[in-house]
Amino acid sequence: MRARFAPSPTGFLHIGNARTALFNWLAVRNAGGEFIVRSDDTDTARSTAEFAQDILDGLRWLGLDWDEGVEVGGPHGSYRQSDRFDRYREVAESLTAAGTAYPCFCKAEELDERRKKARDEGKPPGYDGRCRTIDSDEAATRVAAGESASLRLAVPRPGATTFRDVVREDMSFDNETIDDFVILRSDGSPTYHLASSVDDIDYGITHVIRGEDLLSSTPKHILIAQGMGAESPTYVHLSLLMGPDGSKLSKRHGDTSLHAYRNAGFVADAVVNYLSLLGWSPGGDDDIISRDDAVARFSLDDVLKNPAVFDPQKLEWMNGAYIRAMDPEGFAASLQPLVEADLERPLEVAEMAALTQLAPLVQERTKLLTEVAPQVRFLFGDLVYDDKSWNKVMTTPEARSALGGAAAALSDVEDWSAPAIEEALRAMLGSLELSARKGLQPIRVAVTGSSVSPPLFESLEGLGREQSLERIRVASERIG
RNA sequence: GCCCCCAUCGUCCAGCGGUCCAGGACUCCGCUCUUUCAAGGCGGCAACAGGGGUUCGAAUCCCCUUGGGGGCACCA
Repeated sequence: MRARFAPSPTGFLHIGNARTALFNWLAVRNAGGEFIVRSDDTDTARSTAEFAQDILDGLRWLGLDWDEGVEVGGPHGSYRQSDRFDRYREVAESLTAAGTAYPCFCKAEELDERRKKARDEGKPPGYDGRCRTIDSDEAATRVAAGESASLRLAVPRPGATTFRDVVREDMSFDNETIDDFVILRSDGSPTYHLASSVDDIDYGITHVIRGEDLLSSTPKHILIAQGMGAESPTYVHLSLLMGPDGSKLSKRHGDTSLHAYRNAGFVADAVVNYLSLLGWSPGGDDDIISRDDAVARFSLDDVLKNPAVFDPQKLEWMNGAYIRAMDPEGFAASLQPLVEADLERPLEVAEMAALTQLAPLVQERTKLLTEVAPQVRFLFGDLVYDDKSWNKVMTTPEARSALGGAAAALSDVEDWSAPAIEEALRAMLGSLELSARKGLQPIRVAVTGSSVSPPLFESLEGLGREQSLERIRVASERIG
């Protein structure tokens, strides 16, 4: 099996395209074949190096490694279509020589006009085929004279183009519904249809796994392959990803670029897992499935036909599950840069130790990596009180005595550790006859600034005795 | 307008003619655990789009309707 992911670098890697890449990768890895990444950059005007880089970065981040293609090379040259225009021209010319394609002298503006008119009249907007009837010798003469012409494929009529799609089964398109499409523009550049079809054949692609939006273009690709006397690959058209409103997932549903999710604090494994569940199911009751399991169980035969709505909430839940499953050291390590970015300074050794100590407790309550920094900020920066928390907790009659009791109790703790701190504070609660809630919440707000924080005793331990007492003192004064 | 695709809880999936008054997950709502918030445990709400067939028997097969989606460029 040889499958390919062939994005056009005319935009950032879209989450939907990432899923297409993933399904290609899963199918190939399951079959033990080769995964190829190609750059379909025939649209030189819209393609940029930045987009190309974003796409490759995204694939690498997801861990979708490729065996051949852009940046890794392989036996087929550059894997960038912009480097292969000569090859496409060669094919286009041979198709023309064989009478399978013909020159079209219509101007773009005329075409636009005619298309608009046809639409208004309720007719099919495709090319009407008028240059097809021009005598081939005459056409050749005009081309030789330098008249500007594109090349169109002469779609056989009457007739039908049929193929068997792995997920859609038998497909048949009446050739009358396929217009004579352009394969080579008048500037000599190839269109997507030509370049993609030629490459799939030249590279020995066995399975074209792509979005359903290309389903109705497939007959065109098959016709080109036929013109080349080659066998077409097997086609697998994946249903599209939908937004919450049921239309194709796009910018209007928010930022759908993969890197947006990465920046938002999602982890790659969770994204891979979640995406794999859109249009496929590993079977069984558990939605959390390891990458290896997914590879082992994946089959194109099990891919669903119906479109799937992308649900960010479930992705978030899954991300939390993956974060909780990380090993604590790895979690702490991935936190460091985020916390440092938040503080806008590097962490000192002692601070890193405090972070590492608290990390496992933060880990349990984190859905997105990016929400960690605010949770642990109290350990490092200047304390900022959350007004709502303060008003809710510090205005109770018990707050003052709880803080006073805590100051005394914590001063006497010999071994500054969470268990010893807990013991001392519980004794304080007992002697003051305060409930845990009434007695501990003021301490939490005093020390972390918020009524919501990581577990209190560990937080105190991480902060250190001196800082803790100082904050309790400041809070007591602030109560007045 | 024409061509094509799709149709099980709000969402993602299981179901591939009887074991389904339909199962799991997310969300939501209770309860529980608890120093807060989470996480966890327990429980709950919630679906076979409609109509015809086929069959002893249909969520499962066929047809129609309806609804949704995609495509119809010298973009990809």
